[in-house]
Amino acid sequence: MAIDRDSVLNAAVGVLSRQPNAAMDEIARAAGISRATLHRLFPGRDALVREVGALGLRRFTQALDDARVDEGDTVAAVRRLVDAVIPVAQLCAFLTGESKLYEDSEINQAWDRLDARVRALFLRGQQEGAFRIELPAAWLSEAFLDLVAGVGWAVQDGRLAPRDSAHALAELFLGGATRRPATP
Amino acid sequence: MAIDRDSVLNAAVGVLSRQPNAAMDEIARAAGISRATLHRLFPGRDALVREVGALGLRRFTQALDDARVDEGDTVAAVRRLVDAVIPVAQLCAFLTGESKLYEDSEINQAWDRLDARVRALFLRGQQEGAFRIELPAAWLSEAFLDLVAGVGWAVQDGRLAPRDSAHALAELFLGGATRRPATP
DNA sequence: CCAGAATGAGACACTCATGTCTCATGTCAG
DNA sequence: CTGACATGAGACATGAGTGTCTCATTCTGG
Repeated sequence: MAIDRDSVLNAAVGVLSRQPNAAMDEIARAAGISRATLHRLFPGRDALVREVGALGLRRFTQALDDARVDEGDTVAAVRRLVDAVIPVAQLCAFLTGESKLYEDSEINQAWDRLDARVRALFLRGQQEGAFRIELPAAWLSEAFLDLVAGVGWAVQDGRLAPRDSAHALAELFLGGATRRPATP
Repeated sequence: MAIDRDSVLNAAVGVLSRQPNAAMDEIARAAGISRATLHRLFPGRDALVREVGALGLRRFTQALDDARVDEGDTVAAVRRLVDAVIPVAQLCAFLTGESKLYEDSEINQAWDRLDARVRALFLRGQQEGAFRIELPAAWLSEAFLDLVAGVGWAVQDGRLAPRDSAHALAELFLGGATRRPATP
């Protein structure tokens, strides 16, 4: 029986995104392994949580890279970002739900860097005149991240179909964040 | 020294909205009282958490009533709801952050009723042609609640000015949720 | 000022989660 | 089939958090 570390991590994400303080017992059960085996895979609960956190940050950062958010039209960049970030929405839900994670200064700094990039994207949108300048970029960043997390939860609970999620997120967010054409 | 139960509850909300599994020690410290006194006020941690949860649900439900969400134009109703719900944004953050709360069937049912009312509002908006029908009402409800929570966190962290919060929430959400005028 | 009530501090018993370890069982490759 | 390795089950020690309680101190109203 070869335990697939990745699917154990995935199961952990599924539990932790809903319950950040879930016990190792619960996580092991969700992964279909024993607690002893879980401890063999990760040197402790702290290490598991940190690893899930780091994975989320890495994946989200990768999504920003893949979406080439610094290139071209901002609205198109956000659409690309949404497409890139949807597969890691659940990880994002964990990142926004577990405040204890940020007691680790490395993780805290990585989060700040990520948030700064997201904020810079919206600031660029505002400077280009595509985004609404009266909405603070910090709010746009907060809102975007919370909506990504919301997608993670809604899809997990079956309240939102996976194939609808990118469109739902992009349209709701961009519809609100971008300037409307001036009414004649 | 008269302990003001309401401000103890408020302090608890402030801590629990960020860390749903915060210890009684932390909550007591944040409230400026001893743990013993906290236990004298609430018959246990469970009872405190349930009371905060019930308070949040009651307040949110009151906001729906105050905003008269079933009356008149849907967009105006959502604006009224935003104004009514902003003062309880932090409570909402707790409601969306603590999944263990819903193991209590009474609280779970109250949440479902609240969610159903929010969803019905958006469905009405869709039926009236004001809201976008391609965005599932369940998603709109999820997004709205998550954005309210996001306001709670952002204001608490000083990333969003309280006076900007209602406008920020209403414009972002409604901008995305409502139909744009057809382009000629 | 004084008595009663309220509060804080600290101790203690208990529960639960964690980490660690042992041993029996299961799995897999040669 | 067999040996090596992996895994599960269970036991145990430990620490953190909870609930409960006592006692000293503080507060408050008459």
